[in-house]
Amino acid sequence: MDVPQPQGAHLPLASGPDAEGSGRAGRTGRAERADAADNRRRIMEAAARIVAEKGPGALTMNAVAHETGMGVGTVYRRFGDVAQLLFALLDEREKRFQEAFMTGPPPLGPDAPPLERLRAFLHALADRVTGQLDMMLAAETAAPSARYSSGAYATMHTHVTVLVTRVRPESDAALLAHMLLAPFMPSLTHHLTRDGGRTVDEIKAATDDLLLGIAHPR
Amino acid sequence: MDVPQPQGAHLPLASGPDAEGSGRAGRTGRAERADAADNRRRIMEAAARIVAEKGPGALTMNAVAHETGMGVGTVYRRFGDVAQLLFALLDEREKRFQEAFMTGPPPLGPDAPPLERLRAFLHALADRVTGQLDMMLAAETAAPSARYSSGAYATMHTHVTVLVTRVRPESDAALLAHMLLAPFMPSLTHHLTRDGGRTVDEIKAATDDLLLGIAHPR
DNA sequence: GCGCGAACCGGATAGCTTTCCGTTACCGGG
DNA sequence: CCCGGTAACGGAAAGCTATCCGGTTCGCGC
Repeated sequence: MDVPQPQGAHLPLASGPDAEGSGRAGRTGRAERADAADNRRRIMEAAARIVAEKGPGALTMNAVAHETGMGVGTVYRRFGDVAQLLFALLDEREKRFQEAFMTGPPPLGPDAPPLERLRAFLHALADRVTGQLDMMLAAETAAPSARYSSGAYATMHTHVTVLVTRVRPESDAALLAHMLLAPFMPSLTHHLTRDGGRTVDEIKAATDDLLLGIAHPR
Repeated sequence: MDVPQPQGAHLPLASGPDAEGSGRAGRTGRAERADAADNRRRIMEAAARIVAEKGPGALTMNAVAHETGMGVGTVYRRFGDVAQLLFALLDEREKRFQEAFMTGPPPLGPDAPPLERLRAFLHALADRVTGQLDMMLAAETAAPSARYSSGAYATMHTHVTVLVTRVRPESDAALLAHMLLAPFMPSLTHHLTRDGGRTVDEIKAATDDLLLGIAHPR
């Protein structure tokens, strides 16, 4: 069956010569072959080019295959579908964001009280989603459920879970974390900002209201 | 251009011989022609049959066309895409739910304090989503953004907005309403219940935690 | 009844997705 | 250096989506 492995270095946050971070087959195989890794890179480049030139809507597996000169099957072998390709592209741009909230300065990073960090994180998330809205929307449109199996989501969820646990140890933090992330789905953000004429600041304000429940002691 | 009009009688909640409720072109046209209305009905019937027999995944425009003996173009003329067809099917099953929270007995219906109603509504929503998960997931997969332009969502959003306004008049109730509905997206519910092994009761409990912020006076 | 324009029907078409499998290219061990 | 097993490549094929447009049908107004 041979499930494709999009590969996005996430939690490790390694920043070496990048020689690593791409190309293992989970725990169950050996390293990705050199030509395969090369194709993966060429595919991502082509995909980024297409997105930059014609927008995320023009990103099709066919177009990528044509752009790289490969066969369609090859593209599908590396990335199972358009959604995975888009998530891989997003993952690359996500690294800076992850560093910010995992190791950066307060209020986003460590050295700040949990509740404040949580608030800062959600505000930053609001900015990030509106900033990358087109690509995120395309990714969600291609496969809504893929969101939850992406490395980026896992990282954010873990982060929020930890913070919620600190603030309200008695709650079901993992579940609450999902619910706090849900309002930032690309489709809703799109609806609010593009159709509904809402601003990011309004969204942040409403987020604060939502946080009151977690914030309040009793 | 002639945008298709899925037609789901929503707010009116009319329950007459059902002779009405299907078939106008918004405010800008005249009634749907008899043969067209007839085709709409036949399409919905065929769609319902396909879903019942082979699951929502098997619902394609092609399949419906074949099942009804119509051309594909006709199906597309009535319902712009699979998502609209699915939403139309869902709308039919939604009526009972709408009656429950709009005119039914407490705690869901009127005659209950707003906060209690809000809580009851979200709990009922959790049940409803898990109950119809397959179809809702299919609809979301077909077009994630369609959710927000569906009549069912509009109704729910209005309802929640009203309740939130009663509880916290100074807040941006409309925005908060969106955020309170977001955790019940089919894709998240699917992730939680099917992949995450969560139960509806756990989800309800977490919902209560989320509501604390709205609930609390200060 | 009747005529006419709008609305509708249906199938052909183009492009995309995803699978499948024969062929080809890598690469670790001998 | 060569060899064999394995992974990867590539393109054909099947099915779906969505659009388009010539021919047909409805139903309003007379």
